Amino acid sequence: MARGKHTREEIRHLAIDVAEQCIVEHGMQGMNARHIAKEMGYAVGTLYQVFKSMDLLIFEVNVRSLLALEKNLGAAVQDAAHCHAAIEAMVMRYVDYALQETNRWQTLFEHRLPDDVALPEIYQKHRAQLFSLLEEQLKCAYPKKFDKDIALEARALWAGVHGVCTLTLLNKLDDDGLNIKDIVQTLLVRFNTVGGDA
Amino acid sequence: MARGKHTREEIRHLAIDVAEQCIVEHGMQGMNARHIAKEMGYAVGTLYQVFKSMDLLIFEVNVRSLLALEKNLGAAVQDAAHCHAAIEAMVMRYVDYALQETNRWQTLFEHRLPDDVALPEIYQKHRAQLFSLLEEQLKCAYPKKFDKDIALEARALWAGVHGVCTLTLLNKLDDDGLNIKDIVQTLLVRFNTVGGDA
DNA sequence: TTGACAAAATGAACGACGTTCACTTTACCC
DNA sequence: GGGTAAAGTGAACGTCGTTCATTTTGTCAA
Repeated sequence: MARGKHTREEIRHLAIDVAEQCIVEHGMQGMNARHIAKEMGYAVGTLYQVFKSMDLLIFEVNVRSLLALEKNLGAAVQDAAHCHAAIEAMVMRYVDYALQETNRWQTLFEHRLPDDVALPEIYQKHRAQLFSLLEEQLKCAYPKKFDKDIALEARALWAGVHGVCTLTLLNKLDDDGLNIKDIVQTLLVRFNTVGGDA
Repeated sequence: MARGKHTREEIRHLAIDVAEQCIVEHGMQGMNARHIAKEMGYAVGTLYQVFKSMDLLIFEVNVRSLLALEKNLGAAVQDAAHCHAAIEAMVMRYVDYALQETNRWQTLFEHRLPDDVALPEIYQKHRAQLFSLLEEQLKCAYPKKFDKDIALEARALWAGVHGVCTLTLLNKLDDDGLNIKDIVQTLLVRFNTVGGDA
């Protein structure tokens, strides 16, 4: 070892911290290598000894966002009295996350790793966990359905909510005077998760 | 006037043609000013006399994509026997468009004009037209509903289908072994547009 | 204490990008 | 034929991600 106010791992965390702040404040294109390095108190070269590319740094921020989302939705399930309420709460928290942490959320879904970089398994694991969180509640809400149908329902509902968020943030829903929460409620009603069962 | 194998308008079209081809073949970041200019047989400067920025050129490609989508979905309605079939056909064509013209579709929804550039009204007009195409059929499918509810249903369904496409193309649906068409069908069933009415 | 070694850190330099603008070329008119 | 203005040019600028030869520094054996 030589030189070292910080260990390698500390520099890694420092970089992600600064990148996270840039993304939260100015969005994905509001961050760049030179700015992050300066803010860290290191030179660009050092940054590149810790992250092979800027894409991988953005990816690490996305992992944090995914974990935060997972924690958030998990808490919603804990607080809910029954599974219908849990589903509604999860959906609403997802919408709130997208609307309040816009830059974080957009980066999470708009950033793509280059084709030649494999998606780390931690990411896939937590994404799967997010789906099983919903599937668990749907299984309770639709007790008669097969697992495969539950998987389909979970993805249909989730994509629906996600689509509302995406298009709202892109201003592409053509929704003058329409409330995003009302649109999501409409979706929830269609999935019988507000009130009755299936 | 001076000089001129092509008029200004012809150069404009030429630029959009080349940009369109680049985007279709290699996606949004597969195009750049120098390449487009060379392909057109002009210098970059000429390109910039016709388009104030590359963003506005991409935007013009998006207008074409939107028009093509509108035409495509419009034809689906024409061919359908009744409104339920029309809705299903529109949805399926939307999915096919996203899956087959991936680069076009992703550019349409991922590209954003800078904040200081106003969204041309032609774009807003055709986007609204796309929604009314769906609303019209939903009005027939749900004859008892108020216009405001129809608007909500249209946006909920549309965002749902859009979300399925988005997440599928981003590989973020965690859908091993699940068919995208099945997910969309699940959504359609929930909206009572396959079979019964509401 | 010193000198040598390797890890750590550096930042100039590269190529690609969007964009600009002083300059050249050309068509048209008197 | 010469003057004029539009059309067209491409070198140059600033910024970006990325690289790597070079310098700095901590460690440890002599």
